[in-house]
Amino acid sequence: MGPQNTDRHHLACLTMNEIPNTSSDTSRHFIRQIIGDDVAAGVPGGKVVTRFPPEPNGWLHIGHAKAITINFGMAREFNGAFNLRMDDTNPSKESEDFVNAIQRDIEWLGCKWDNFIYASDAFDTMRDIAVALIKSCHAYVCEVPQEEWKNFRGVPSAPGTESPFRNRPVDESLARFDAMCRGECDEGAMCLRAKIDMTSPNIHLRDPVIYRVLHMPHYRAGKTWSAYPMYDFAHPIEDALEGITHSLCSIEFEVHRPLYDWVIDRLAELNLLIIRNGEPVRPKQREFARLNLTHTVMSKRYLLQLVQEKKVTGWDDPRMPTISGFRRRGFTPESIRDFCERVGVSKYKSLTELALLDSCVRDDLNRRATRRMAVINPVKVVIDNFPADAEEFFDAPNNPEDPAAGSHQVPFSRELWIERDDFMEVPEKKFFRVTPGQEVRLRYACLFKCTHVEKDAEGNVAEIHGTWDPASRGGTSPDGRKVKATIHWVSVKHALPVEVRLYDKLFTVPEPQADPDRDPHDFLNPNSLVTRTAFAEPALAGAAPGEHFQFERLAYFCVDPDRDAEGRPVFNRTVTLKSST
RNA sequence: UGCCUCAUGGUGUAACGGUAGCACAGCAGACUCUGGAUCUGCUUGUUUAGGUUCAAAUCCUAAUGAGGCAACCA
Repeated sequence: MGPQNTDRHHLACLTMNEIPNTSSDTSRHFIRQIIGDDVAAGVPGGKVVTRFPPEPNGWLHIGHAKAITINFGMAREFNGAFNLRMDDTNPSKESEDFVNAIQRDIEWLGCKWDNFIYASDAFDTMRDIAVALIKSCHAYVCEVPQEEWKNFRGVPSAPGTESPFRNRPVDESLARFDAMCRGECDEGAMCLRAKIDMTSPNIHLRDPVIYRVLHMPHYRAGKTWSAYPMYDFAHPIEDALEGITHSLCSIEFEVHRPLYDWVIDRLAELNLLIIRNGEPVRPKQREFARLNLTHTVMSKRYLLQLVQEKKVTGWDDPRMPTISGFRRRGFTPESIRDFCERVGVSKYKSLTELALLDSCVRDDLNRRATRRMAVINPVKVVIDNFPADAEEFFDAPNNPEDPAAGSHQVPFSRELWIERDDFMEVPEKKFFRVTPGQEVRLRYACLFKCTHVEKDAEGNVAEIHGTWDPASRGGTSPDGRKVKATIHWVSVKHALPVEVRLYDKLFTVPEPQADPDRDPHDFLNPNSLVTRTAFAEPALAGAAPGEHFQFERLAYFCVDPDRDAEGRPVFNRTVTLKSST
């Protein structure tokens, strides 16, 4: 107990005095601990190597971002290496387009890989290993038809039965495996199985298929192969070949781990583990829980359905939880990485609130987004004591959080647009904005007092009339009087009409998939996209695609790649500002 | 129901046998030329039942609840 307390104290001192701000705010999650312990105990060559192994058959989503940042983050934290590997062992849905999209998204996230690898480049090696396994009686070609195998496999609660081909002569298996690879047999007619244990309570160990026949060209390997390795066989080989020390994956692979280790054991017997500084590198698979987000569906299948049914405009629709969707919506790589860090890593099947992601982007954009004024739901203000032809220019800081960002000029004139919400003819309690007789500040410009309104035939407010105090130019009055509200505005004659796309949650309920009997379609938010024309200050005319702005008092916006018919920028609402009303 | 895994405020996550902390959300207040930001304070938690121990969120047993596994997908 004594020594322990001493250690504790020592550690506390270390934390406070010697470890700078690097890891003090990151949690000691179990993966970090496992790798830390392994490094302390001695990893071959002292080098941690991780990998992210997507199958190039679709777009990456925010759930993948979690896996990427964990694998990338651990490699970086332990001064190791991070590989990006295309796990392309099933040609049916893979393509080079997906490879490119995946690379682009990961690059954008800022997770640089040290090596880029195609699993398919190792098809020869995998075949050789399969042959070696047949020769050592660890694998056999099974001709039990695919549909019949379930009778041999058994059920989880009862053992299976051995295949009649299990102990066939090695030469027979060798010949048939060769035929499989060369396309001389039908799909489903035979397969290569690992010979493990048909009585195992773990189904994955009941002679799993390691090669199956697929008469399908591979997007890279062409027609070279007619048999392809299964994930459970290929993955540990890929990891071993690359010298991966820690193979970090999501929780559903937990039950596969004994099989993963079985393959690694075979590779060790065959002396195929790579040697680093004299030691074989034996990869270790560890599993963490997937990311689940409220008001979101993450499954690739369902996202595909949304695209196909045109519920969204594409995989990069700003409402999609894809990385490309978030990018177009205006999320920054930093905000997504921060989110992944804040979500943490555990084995618990959690459901993270979308509000956390919102908080992460706001936090980042608050620091970096250029401030501009724009009015989305306009009503006209007429300043009766301001000359009709006059105009003034007021100086407005580009970002109050960053003085180095400088300032710009905003034109002001007799007629202005303000938000309809900022006016109430009959104010409710605590309404400090525009209402007859109440003075407010027009941001950066002056103090203004509403005197009366004009209404249209239906009784709607058509124009708000009032007066300004010329002595308050710039926003403050020499007499130092205070106003309780400051509102944004845009000069009518200088206004730039722009398209704004107001995005909101795709689903109206926190768990669209909670009820298996209900289609998530039932919960699609009909208002997830509202398009409007806003009046923006002219400085926004030159906004470039991808640029981030805060429309003051409203929300953060990002310039879309699209332009409107007039060639003017289109703004996507990333996230609203927090509002306490 | 066989095997594996998990369980800490509303949400997510720390605490590694010795003071249950952080973030998000929520609620107050201060400040403010954004009802933003910032600052301060507050509310809310160890699934249950036994056991080990001077001491249990932590170790053991059981219960309960949740997730995963029975593709020739990954």
